[in-house]
Amino acid sequence: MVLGLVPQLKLQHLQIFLTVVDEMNFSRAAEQLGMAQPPLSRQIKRLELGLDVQLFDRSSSQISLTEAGKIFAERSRSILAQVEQSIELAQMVEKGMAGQLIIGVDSAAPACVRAIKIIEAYKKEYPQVNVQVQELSVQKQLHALQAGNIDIGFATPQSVPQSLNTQVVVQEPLVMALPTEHPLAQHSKIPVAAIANQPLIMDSARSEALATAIATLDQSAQFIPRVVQNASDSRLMLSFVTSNVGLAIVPASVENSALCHGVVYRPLEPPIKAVSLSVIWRQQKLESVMASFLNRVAS
Amino acid sequence: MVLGLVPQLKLQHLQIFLTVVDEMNFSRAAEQLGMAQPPLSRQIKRLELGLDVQLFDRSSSQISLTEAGKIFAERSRSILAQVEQSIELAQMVEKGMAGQLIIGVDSAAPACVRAIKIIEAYKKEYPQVNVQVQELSVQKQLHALQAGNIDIGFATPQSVPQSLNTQVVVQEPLVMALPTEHPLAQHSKIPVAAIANQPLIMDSARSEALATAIATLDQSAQFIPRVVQNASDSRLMLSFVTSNVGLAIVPASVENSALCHGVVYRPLEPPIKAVSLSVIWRQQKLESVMASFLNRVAS
DNA sequence: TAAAAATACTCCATAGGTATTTTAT
DNA sequence: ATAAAATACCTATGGAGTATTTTTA
Repeated sequence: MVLGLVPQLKLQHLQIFLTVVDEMNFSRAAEQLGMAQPPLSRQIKRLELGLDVQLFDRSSSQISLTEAGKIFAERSRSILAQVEQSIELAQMVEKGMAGQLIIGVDSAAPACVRAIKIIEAYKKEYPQVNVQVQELSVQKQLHALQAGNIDIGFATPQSVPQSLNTQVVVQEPLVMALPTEHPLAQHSKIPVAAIANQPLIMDSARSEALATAIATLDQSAQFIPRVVQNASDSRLMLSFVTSNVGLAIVPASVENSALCHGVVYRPLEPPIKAVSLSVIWRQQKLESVMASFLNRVAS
Repeated sequence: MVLGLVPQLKLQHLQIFLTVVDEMNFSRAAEQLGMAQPPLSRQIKRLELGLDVQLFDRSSSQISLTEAGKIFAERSRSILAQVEQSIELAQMVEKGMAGQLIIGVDSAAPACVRAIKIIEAYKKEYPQVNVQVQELSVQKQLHALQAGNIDIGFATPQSVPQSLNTQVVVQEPLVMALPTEHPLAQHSKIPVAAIANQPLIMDSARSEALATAIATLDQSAQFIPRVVQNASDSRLMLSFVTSNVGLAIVPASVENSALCHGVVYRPLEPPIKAVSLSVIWRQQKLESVMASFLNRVAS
């Protein structure tokens, strides 16, 4: 058994063999493969030598497959198909068209519906990627990302560790939600100066953004929001507003997603933008699926 | 995508690739494979070029697999294993150590237990052969053989068609089974001449064999057995004997397999041998499993 | 005799080896 | 500075082609 010859076998040998099996004629098979008959004969012989198996019965004028040849033809077809599949798969993985992607989404993030839309669009474009979505709070996302348990996170982080990278996905102006009968509701726009003494309802991420934004606008102002109620769920915040607990500062999109009777929305003057959704990922090597995903996020 | 390079890939390329994956070091892999490092590097590059896939990340001093490389390594291992399996299987089929064998056995044949023993011994020696046994009468076996529905038959045929081949497996002397109190039971051996006028119980295959055997012994004798009861099942025949219907002529092995009270066995004088089991197969090309089986039958 | 596979011989592509350069720690 | 991969160059094996012979129906 000259097993040393096996590694020398080319996939081409299997292809040639299968063509001969299909044609049952060396000359026609050679023609089909665009080669001359003698080299084909030699390759078949070489294959038989390498396997140490007689594949064809040449004793009659009409060649025929031996029993061993029959089963080897079957297996060869399967092997060639698998090789082709494997190459295609590897190519797809390289192009970020196949693989696995575990994504964390913070449902408390104001624009988290946007994240879902992005993910759905991605799944449609890259059906070969196994996308898994998990509901995770911002803090859990940051941990999971560093631990390698998720690949991508969607949230509104106040700050991210050095090892992580982040990019703003949705940024929108903040608006004030206030009771219809509130005096400030008279104005079509609320001057930021008017906020100072008002009891506010907002979440910590936005209150910080608001403070820095106002500080940037007017260096002289020493603005500290007077937050009477901390909340991140927008429906809850609006409940506080209708109960006259205070005024809520929310991203503009809340106006569309959470209508509430007895509450009106007024833009701030000047407008203050705040991040309402970011995408977060590991700083290190970008796997191709992640690259393709982040590419989609950017568009 | 230069797909034209794919068929040029040798199994060796996969082997080299996997060795590098195991070692994660080109030089060590080369040493392990008994080749120099530069050709190994070139083969890996050639593989990457052929697949149009980057398999290794060489940017750092410590090479690493790309995502595509990881899955291609997985698939390559499976492919190589399958190639080896397929070659082994083909070799076994060629040597008659693997394949399928459908065998018909006539349970009415006197020595059919011998057939079962042969089959069991064969199955033990060639466990990779899928042996299927069917109960079939002689006539059905002859048809099934010609139709290609079975590969081998075990029976006691009176004659076989030209297209079939047959070989005697068991041949044994015929003995007479007669009631203890029968006058002939006095003799330790029964002279064939004494048979002529006796009422006989036997099956057609043996009655013909008996007639020709006696004719061969003595050309002058015009012996026609006086068969009063035709039967092939030995227990049934012995029942007829105890009921004094007549005397049974049976193969000697019946004496061991079917003991019956009130019946004695006496050898014929001179002894007459008759075939009690033959193996039958198609005349044409001997498949290797059949060859290996028939080889066992002969021993 | 005709069709098909095997053999003989030539040429070139490609794999392997050695020596050397480049690169990254 | 060192270890490891890439490059350059040479040699030789092996694959492809053409011409020819052998074999079987």
